[in-house]
Amino acid sequence: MSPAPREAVIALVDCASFYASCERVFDPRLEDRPVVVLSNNDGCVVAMSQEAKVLGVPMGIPWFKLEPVAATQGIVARSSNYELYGSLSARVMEVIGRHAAWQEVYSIDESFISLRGTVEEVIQAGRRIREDVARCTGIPVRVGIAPTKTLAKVALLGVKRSAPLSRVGVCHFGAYSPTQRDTILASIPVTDLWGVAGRLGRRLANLNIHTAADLAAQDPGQMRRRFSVVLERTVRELRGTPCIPLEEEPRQYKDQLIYSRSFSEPVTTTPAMRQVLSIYAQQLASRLRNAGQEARVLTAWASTSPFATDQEPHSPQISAVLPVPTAEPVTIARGSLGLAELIRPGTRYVRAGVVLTDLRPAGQAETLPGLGPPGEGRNLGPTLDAVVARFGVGSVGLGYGGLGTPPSWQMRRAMLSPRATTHWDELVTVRL
DNA sequence: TCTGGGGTCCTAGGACCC
DNA sequence: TCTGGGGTCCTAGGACCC
Repeated sequence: MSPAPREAVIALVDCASFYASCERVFDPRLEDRPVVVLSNNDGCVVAMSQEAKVLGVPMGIPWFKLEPVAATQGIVARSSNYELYGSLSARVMEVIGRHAAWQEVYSIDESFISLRGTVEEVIQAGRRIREDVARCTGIPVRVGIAPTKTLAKVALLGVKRSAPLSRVGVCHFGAYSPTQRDTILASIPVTDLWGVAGRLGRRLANLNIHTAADLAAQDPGQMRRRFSVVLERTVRELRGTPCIPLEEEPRQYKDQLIYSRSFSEPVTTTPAMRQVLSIYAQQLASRLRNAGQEARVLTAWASTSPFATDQEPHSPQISAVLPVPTAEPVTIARGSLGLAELIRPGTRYVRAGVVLTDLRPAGQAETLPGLGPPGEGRNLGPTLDAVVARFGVGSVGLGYGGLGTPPSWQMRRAMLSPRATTHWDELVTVRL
């Protein structure tokens, strides 16, 4: 008998109920309890623990609807604490990376790695990763393994949906016979696949393609002609041919940068909108500078609530090409402020955003003397950032953003946990 | 009263070039 | 009446991801 092949495979490691798990790391009282994590402004549920899923809490339900029943069901809510989640994510990813030669950090709670070995060896490697991450960070992870990214996602679905697999926490697609694999694919709705959502799902249903097995049976070229190259790749990946490479190097530069927020209470006046835009623009300029990039095109928008029935929807938007590519906060704020003149005073706006596109690495082009933006060369951005770092957000601001008291529309986060891993004064106290 | 935020990729179509 | 062909670049919008 020939030895079992030691094939290269892709493993997808994902954190179980990541935000809820983060909340538990520093608050063991939340163990075994239904935990939900809310969006900004404590708006709606964006993540929940297994216990909350079992209770049937719908994803996306507004907190004001869930709150009345939460107490009676023992549901604990937390405001989202992205600083904590980001910090724990970095630790989790670092530990996962110790176990593989190649790693792609795909999102805040998912990472692709490549492994090599027999089916048994790779499953053992998956188990070691789980134990290691749990021991080092307190975060539970699961591992789906297959020859392609799309099938690794499918294997992960197995861990999530099958009770025996979820106890092990690791699923290797290659551990199944061809007949068993077909059965698995036939049990998965197409819209559960990576890259297939509602719109595509409806169009596929019209062609009588309902399950992953149905899709895998299609001719790849025809799927490309009728839909797109994206769906063609999905078909090929379902058949075991890798089409989506592991991206080892994190991308150095982004294509666009967005700062958008809902308000805790509606903004109805031009002066208030000017203040919003000044503050958002300053935040965005700071991010852009930290990324080492400059922007040439700016877009600002505001919008009314899609749920409001008593007023006309209104979503004004402006776009501007900046005189020269810049990360200079005064220029970006000035470019955004034009939007404030487009709002209808009295109309209730619930959110706004500023978007920078056509980004490029900073310092690529020399500007002729006198042609640069007004603040250029005066180090305004770094100075503002330094003051904010030392005295906190809101301690200093540009023009309309420079206010002593926080504006009434500012984000609400009533159930915020401590930022235990990034702020000395928010360290967790342990009593023995 | 109260419903998130930040990204990427692909395609079609228009502008423009020779 | 009849008005080329082939190519690139750019942008807006759709669709998807977590």
